[in-house]
Amino acid sequence: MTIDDAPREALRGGPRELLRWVATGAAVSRADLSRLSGLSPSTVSQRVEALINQGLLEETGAGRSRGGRRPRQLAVPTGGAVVGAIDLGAHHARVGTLDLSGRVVQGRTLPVRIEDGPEAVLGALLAEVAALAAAPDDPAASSATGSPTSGAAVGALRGIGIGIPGPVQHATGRIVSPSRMPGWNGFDVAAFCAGRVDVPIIVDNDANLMALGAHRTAYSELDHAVYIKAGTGIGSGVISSGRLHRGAQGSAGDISHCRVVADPAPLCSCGNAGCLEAVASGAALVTALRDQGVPVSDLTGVIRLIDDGDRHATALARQAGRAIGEILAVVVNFFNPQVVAIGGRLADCEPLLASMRATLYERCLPLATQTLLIERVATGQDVGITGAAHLVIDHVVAAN
Amino acid sequence: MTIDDAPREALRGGPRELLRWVATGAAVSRADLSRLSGLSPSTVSQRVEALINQGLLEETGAGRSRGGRRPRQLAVPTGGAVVGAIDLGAHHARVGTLDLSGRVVQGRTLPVRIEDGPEAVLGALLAEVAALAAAPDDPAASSATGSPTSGAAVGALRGIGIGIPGPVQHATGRIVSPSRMPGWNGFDVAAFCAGRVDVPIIVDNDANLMALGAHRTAYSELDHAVYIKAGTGIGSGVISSGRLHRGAQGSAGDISHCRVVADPAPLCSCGNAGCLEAVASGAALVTALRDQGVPVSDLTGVIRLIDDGDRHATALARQAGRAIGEILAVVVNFFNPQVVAIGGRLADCEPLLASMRATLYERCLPLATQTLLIERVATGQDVGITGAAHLVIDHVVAAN
DNA sequence: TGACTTGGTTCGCTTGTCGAAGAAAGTGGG
DNA sequence: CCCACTTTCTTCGACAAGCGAACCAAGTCA
Repeated sequence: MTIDDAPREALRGGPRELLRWVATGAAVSRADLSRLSGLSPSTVSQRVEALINQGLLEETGAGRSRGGRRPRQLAVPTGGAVVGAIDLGAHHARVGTLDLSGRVVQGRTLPVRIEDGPEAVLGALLAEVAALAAAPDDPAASSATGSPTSGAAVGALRGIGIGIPGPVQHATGRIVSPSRMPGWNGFDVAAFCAGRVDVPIIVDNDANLMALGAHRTAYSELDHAVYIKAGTGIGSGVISSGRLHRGAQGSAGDISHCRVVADPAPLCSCGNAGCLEAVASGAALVTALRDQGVPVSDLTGVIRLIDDGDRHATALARQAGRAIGEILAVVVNFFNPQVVAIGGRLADCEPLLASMRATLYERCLPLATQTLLIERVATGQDVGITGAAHLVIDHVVAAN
Repeated sequence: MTIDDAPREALRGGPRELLRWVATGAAVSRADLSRLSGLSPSTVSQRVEALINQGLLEETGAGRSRGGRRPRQLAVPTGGAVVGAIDLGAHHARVGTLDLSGRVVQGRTLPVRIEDGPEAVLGALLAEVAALAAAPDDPAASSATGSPTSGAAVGALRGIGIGIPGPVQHATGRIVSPSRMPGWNGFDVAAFCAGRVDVPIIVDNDANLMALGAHRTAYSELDHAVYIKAGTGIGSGVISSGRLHRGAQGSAGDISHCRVVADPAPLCSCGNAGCLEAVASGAALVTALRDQGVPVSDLTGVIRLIDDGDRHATALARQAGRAIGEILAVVVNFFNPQVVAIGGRLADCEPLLASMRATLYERCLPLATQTLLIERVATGQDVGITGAAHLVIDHVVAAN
């Protein structure tokens, strides 16, 4: 089953919002929800009852009194329904199951070889999701981060969200001219997956999903946000008025082939020279270091060199930061977001981040940077699957 | 009176939308409105009745039958209520009155000297708006363009919208560090006007208003649009999901100080070098030509030279077009709009437009430009006041 | 023990929308 | 001329969402 309509706007006090408030601990009782949502107590009661009947919420006894009747505490059932999520990267994939409030239940990182082609890669990952959903007590499924309830029973799988490191037509679930995914061009991910599992499948660009994940977990009160994923490739996701902005063709946020000044301008895999991706991506750093005779095999090696203070690697990281900052300056001036959130493996690289920040402050309107947050995303490796899950939940949990 | 809340989203089939359909001729009867809006006939009847009672709509007899009962034709009353609009430019201001459907009733272009300061300039323009609203039959008020009903009686003034060629905090109506408006920094336009006339005042950046005007008149069915104003200065306005995107500080769209490659990089009025405005704005073209020893006094002279095929002027125009295209390429990749609409006096400059288009097609993702419209705005000099009026109408006409 | 506070439900009202039915006002064929 | 059919528009009842008022429940605190 494929879903082709755009997700509805999260309505004020809609079931998803109530669920999220309970899940995040912002609300523990109906009264809390009423205060938070602005809805009348009667309406909240009604909705909570519906959610309980759907099994999406449960009562867990009475809480502490605050001078009156004790609240009947609400919680998202552990062991309830889950959604699956896959965040595909160039060399690794993060797969997991999340409960309907968007909390990670189980998470696992798997090595992938993207060049094996879509059938092999997606087939294995789908199987892994199915295994996670079916094997509630697998202790190996628990990862170091974000597995608060990994030992609990796992309920029915309600849908799977998939993030792809390349351009995706979200509406159809098809991949369009990806630059570093040989054999994937034109592949219909949604259709392929729909033929293997009988739950709704949602496919989107990985940076979009990460933007959504970061927004929902860290910046939900902000209207406009830009998320930068700096890893093997460079991508970005855009939140406008609290909603994911995909643009006309679904390619919004794809800044990887914007031209930046670089001397000499390195050739990009797209055939042009001087693309941001060819200057500032993890893959570009590896290539550049090798060209200088430094023996590195992958991005991990580059990051280690930078951490060790290697001057060639650090200089390259600074150059990359400036290049990203240059493009981002235009984006910030144009879009005027409240926050620029940075994730991906290069986000932990201090010289890069510092150069990027400096360039941004230097090249943006003072008005635009005056209250702008420029932050590393805290959620770490689960941002992507969190966003994917939220997208699925938005489709699966009734809008009203 | 000042308005500080953001305009509500135009609801499906809301009164404003119905009004607009009637005004544009898209609908002439209740049945048309029902078909267009998707609302049931009963609901449409109800709303139309309310609009008629408010004096915003009137019945104008029966239309032609199409094989059944003849429709009762609807129209926006001529001589009904109007809103005032001021589109302030560097050397001229366009002022006018528009009916509640957004059609220009009266329009007039006045010379202004921005350096006379806000009190003098705005005082004179407000007086002009008041005069237009009070003097229904002034034949001189009729302009060459867009004055379909200039001879009709003018009704009550319901509000005034003002576009400012610099950064404006829309919420407060205050001007923030404008680059070419000496004496205007920090001026509270809304408060000043509220003290002079007793109608709602709405203030916004001129490019924002032009974007809104262009979107409502030409691209209302498109979700995402970018409007470029290329005149004495360079500005842009952003439409995201059909609504004006102002960003966190209200400075969204301000691309004038993005850096572009230029050799030598000219100094900008902001103190930096190589700003888009210092390379590609009308003011920059005048300066550059003078530096080459060509005697031009203003932008009109430059445009005449370009039209006459002067090679220095044409070369500069091409360079300006490339510079704009460079920045716009990042914007298009990032935002992925359906249309890039170009207005302002330089929009009629073919070499500039051609270079801009070429750069855009060269530097953007194929996916992003594949169906992208890159067009001159047809509405001409009334785009700005049209947008201003729409903003006012959105506040004045009840949301539901 | 009783006044007060907080939490939550029940019930009736308002509002907005829709669908069905039907009235109004035409066209056009026999 | 009559009657079937179309189009336009209104009326009326049904229905759903949400709210406020009243009320019940269950505490705290003096």
